[in-house]
Amino acid sequence: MPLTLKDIARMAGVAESTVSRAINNKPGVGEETRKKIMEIVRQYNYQPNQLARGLAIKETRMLALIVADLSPADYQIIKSIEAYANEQGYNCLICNTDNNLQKEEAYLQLLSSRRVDGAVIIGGDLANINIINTALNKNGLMVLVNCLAEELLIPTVLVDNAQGGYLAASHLLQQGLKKIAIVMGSSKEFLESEKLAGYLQALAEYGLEVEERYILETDGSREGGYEGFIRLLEQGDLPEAFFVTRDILAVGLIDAIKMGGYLIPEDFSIVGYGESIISSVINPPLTVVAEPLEELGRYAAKYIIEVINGRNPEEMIKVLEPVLKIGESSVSRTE
Amino acid sequence: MPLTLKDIARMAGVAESTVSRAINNKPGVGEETRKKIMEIVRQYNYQPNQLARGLAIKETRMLALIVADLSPADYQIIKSIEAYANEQGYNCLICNTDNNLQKEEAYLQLLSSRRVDGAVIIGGDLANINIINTALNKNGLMVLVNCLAEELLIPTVLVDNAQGGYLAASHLLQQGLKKIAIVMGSSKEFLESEKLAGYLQALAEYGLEVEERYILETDGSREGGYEGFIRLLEQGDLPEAFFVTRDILAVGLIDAIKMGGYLIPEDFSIVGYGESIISSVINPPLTVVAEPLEELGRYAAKYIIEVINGRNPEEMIKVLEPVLKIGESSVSRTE
DNA sequence: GTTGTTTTTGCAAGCGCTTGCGTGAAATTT
DNA sequence: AAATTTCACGCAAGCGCTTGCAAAAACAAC
Repeated sequence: MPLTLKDIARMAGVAESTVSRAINNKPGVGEETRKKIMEIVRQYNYQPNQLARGLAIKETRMLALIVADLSPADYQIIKSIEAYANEQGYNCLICNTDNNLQKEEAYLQLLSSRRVDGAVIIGGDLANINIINTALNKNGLMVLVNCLAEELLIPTVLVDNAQGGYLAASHLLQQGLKKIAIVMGSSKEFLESEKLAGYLQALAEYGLEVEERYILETDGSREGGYEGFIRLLEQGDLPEAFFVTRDILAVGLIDAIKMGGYLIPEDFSIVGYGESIISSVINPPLTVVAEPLEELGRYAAKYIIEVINGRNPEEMIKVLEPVLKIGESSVSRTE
Repeated sequence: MPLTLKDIARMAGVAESTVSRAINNKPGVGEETRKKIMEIVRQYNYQPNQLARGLAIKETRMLALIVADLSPADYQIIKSIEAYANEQGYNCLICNTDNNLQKEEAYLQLLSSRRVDGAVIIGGDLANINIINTALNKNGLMVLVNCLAEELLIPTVLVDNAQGGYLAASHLLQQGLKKIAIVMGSSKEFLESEKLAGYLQALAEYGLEVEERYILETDGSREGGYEGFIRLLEQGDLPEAFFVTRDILAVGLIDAIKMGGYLIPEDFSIVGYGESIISSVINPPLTVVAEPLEELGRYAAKYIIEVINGRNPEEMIKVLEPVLKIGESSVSRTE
């Protein structure tokens, strides 16, 4: 049973209110008494009960981090959010929804039941948009990371994936490659469709026709990548380069390419997405579109805290630019 | 401003205490009234304020997950803890200490200041053992995962890394290989020294002398792995096989091996540690000692909740056995 | 109808903190 | 020296919930 304010007050021979004011650096406490109180606080390592405090001042300094599936990329973001939030005196509840709408709904109720000050929603398919909407009205503040709630005015921070797709495709096009395939997950996912859009735009700028058969939608898995290549192989119409929207897809794709006896980048140039450990470990190390994950997290944390502190959430949208990191999978064969 | 118990009470025309009892399924409420109350609760989607509740009953149903550096392996464990904890009605605060003792200490104070019910300490170098010790006395309950507090009676769940090292080495020895090197991180780290011990034991059982030069301590990085091989190469005394204690080390090692023009497993067999995505993506896919991370997390969550519920924490030590997963990096060349 | 027992319900204190208001003393003004 | 302002401090209510206790209601037994 830890010490309470009352205990400290008794020891210092003052009223609870005085101790409270002293601890929270509020005016109305004499220099003398303040020192005496703080001395006792230090001596006994008194820790105010945050529950009681939260109840009284209606603020918990807790954030909910709601994430769809806790992928390796997500945990980078989380790490960064946690770091920034911690600096600002916030703690983070981690909430993995498992892509399960019910869990998500349940977790959003933390906002009201635990009186969490705000929530950061990371990724996810946004079928949940209505959930979020109702939660928003009833429960409070949130910001979105790497997902988009079209009609809603919610602070959002995301990576310009269209730009990412554009960068990837342009890079390949600049090397004189013309037949560029895209290997992607489901185009129904927001992130994926954006990348596709960027890819298409780049092709358009180079005056190239869109070849439907070079747009390979897959299930996003390693096998998906593998089969994507096989599909092309069977059609007997191979491209010169690939833009792969996920590292894991790239693994499968490269498996298939090697299986076919082809070389990278001699036979196929490849640009991947996401500066993951995987991309760097693959042979050859991938040229990738790198997302500023750490920055993403920092902005998310910054935004939610600003909103909590009363900033108007409208028009808080931050779009971060990805950058191309050249690896060894896309060296032009003309060099 | 959400609804309060008082609001519900007024609406139902009963006292607050009755509503409270109804909601918490406590006896002493008539069937009639209970129904009426629950109906109103549902209708308005009333969420009890957990702060107030926690304050009153001295229980927050929150766990602190204290992790040294949020590595990919850790996040698997965290995911699993979170899932189990959530089932049991607990939420998890994520606390990344960045291997910083001060942050760790600060986070352990969450136990008292936020009245977190318990903490799970994941990994870390255990220089913190005294911190933990004092925190333990003052602040409360915790369990350790994948680290060991020698003298303390703290519930602990860990992987039998000695067994892991033993499995790895034995596997190689069984294939008739005799010159087996170990590439590891610092032997000062608990996890690493255990693996080494297992490796040594296996060698001993096969009646082999320990070759000091085959014990390669590195900084645990990719470069470390690379340089490990180079070191041997310069000595001009190459082993037949490698046991590598970390996936990232294996990446570097394999880089070096390939650079040297050698083949795996034809020239060198390799056994790695940890069934990570990296090990599976490497070429060739590694034979690894796989740790039951999901189980690790589940036990950790189970233990901490049991302790919270009053189980005697003494003698709660769970050692989980790793298993060998055969990949393509260790096929005997005699086959 | 009275008494006794059990169940349902309300009252009020308490969890540990914050904060508006009031009081008396010290400091400032005239 | 009196009147005024300032400041330090304590009192007590309140945040939203739980729970022991007592009152009221319901039921059973005689």
